[in-house]
Amino acid sequence: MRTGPQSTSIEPSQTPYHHGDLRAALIRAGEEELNEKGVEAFSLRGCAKRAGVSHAAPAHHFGDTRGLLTALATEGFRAFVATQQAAMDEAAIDPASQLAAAGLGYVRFALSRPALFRLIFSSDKPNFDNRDLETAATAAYELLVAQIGSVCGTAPELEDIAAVWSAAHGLADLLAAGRLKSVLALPLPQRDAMILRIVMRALPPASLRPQPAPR
Amino acid sequence: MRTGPQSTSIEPSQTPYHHGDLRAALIRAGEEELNEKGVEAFSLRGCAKRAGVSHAAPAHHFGDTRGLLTALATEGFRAFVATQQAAMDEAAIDPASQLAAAGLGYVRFALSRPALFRLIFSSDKPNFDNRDLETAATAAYELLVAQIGSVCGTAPELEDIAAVWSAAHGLADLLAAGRLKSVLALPLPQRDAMILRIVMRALPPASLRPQPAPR
DNA sequence: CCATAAACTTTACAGTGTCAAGATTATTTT
DNA sequence: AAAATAATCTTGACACTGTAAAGTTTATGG
Repeated sequence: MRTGPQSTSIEPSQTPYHHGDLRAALIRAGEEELNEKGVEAFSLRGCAKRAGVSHAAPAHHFGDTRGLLTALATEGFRAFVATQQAAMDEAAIDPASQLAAAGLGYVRFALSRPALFRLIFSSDKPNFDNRDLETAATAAYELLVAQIGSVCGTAPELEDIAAVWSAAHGLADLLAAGRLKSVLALPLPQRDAMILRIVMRALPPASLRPQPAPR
Repeated sequence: MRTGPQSTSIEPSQTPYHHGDLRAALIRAGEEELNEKGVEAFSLRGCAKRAGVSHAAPAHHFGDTRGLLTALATEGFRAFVATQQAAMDEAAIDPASQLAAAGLGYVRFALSRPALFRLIFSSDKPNFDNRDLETAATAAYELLVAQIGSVCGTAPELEDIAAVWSAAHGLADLLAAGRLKSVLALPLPQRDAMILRIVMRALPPASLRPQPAPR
């Protein structure tokens, strides 16, 4: 235990040799870099510069570029499911509304953080065999499957999963890539309503109409 | 100095100074590079090496890396619509079958040439303001709209376009990225049938059932 | 045949990722 | 408390990349 840095006001030096929390700082810097330059122009040295450390400092925490991007992708997947959860919290509690809201969250994430979205879905730079990344990605997949299950049946068919996932993912990817500009041009409420309806179309025809009472 | 190139059978030299058809050779080399290294590790010098020329030779034909990738993306879009057309030629002539076949071609292209697919849909390295690229991309878009139009009405709703396009694109992107492995594991006929049904789901509910005779 | 243009090479420079070795600070051990 | 050790970060170096400038070889047009 130390008497502490709180003793009066120590300016330890303009740039202390030990950063203190470089790992977290590099992840913040990494997402900045990602947002400004995109996945394809992402530079490890650029991240180091942003964090105010030497160009080789990241190596000790992440190994190499792949390592940092793997960590960023892991954070990306967590933020991805968080965005979906947030959208679900806004929606009605019936299963269909919840599923559609998850799809809306899927799209919102792609639009609000397009570089991160591209990193986790359209890049092979992260190491997807990494344990943390794999569990984060699996969590996202399971959220999707659970929602489809609560609409279609607890063990949803592969075809239903593929259909709903493709609809949401296709919308997200095309919108984030700047295709489908006419959808982006819609006022937000109408755009969101359209996204919800499109996700709904992917459900099997039977579940579109209110379930007939089981007699 | 020798009397002239046409005298008998001259091996003009192992590597003639003028390649003859370097532009085309570089495009071939470029797709090789794309297939083996992926969009993200694509290297201009690597293409030059494949074509057997110096590292600065591509500049004269394509300007810079962006220029070569723009040309490759243009070829990519042309091959993309060709694949869709080929799938449509195999299918029944009714509008719905034609539309679904276009979707199947969409997916087949993504699976058979994933690097090119990623280049044209998930990269910002090509210059999409380039005139040739733009017209090639527009041709692909118009094929899609035309097919939807012949099913839904000659001027299809934005929502129908977005729904069908998203379904096909989502399937293609997820399958090419190695997600949805369980769909890839299906035997080909079943897989294709499933893709067709999923694209169909994206159509507006009214057009799913055989049109009621207009009385 | 000569002048000019086009195609390609060579050389050079800045930027990148990664490795190895050194410097500085924190932590543990005695 | 002092010394040994580990962790963190910097410096320097190397191979590779893209691109620009200048030089060399071949084709073309008058």
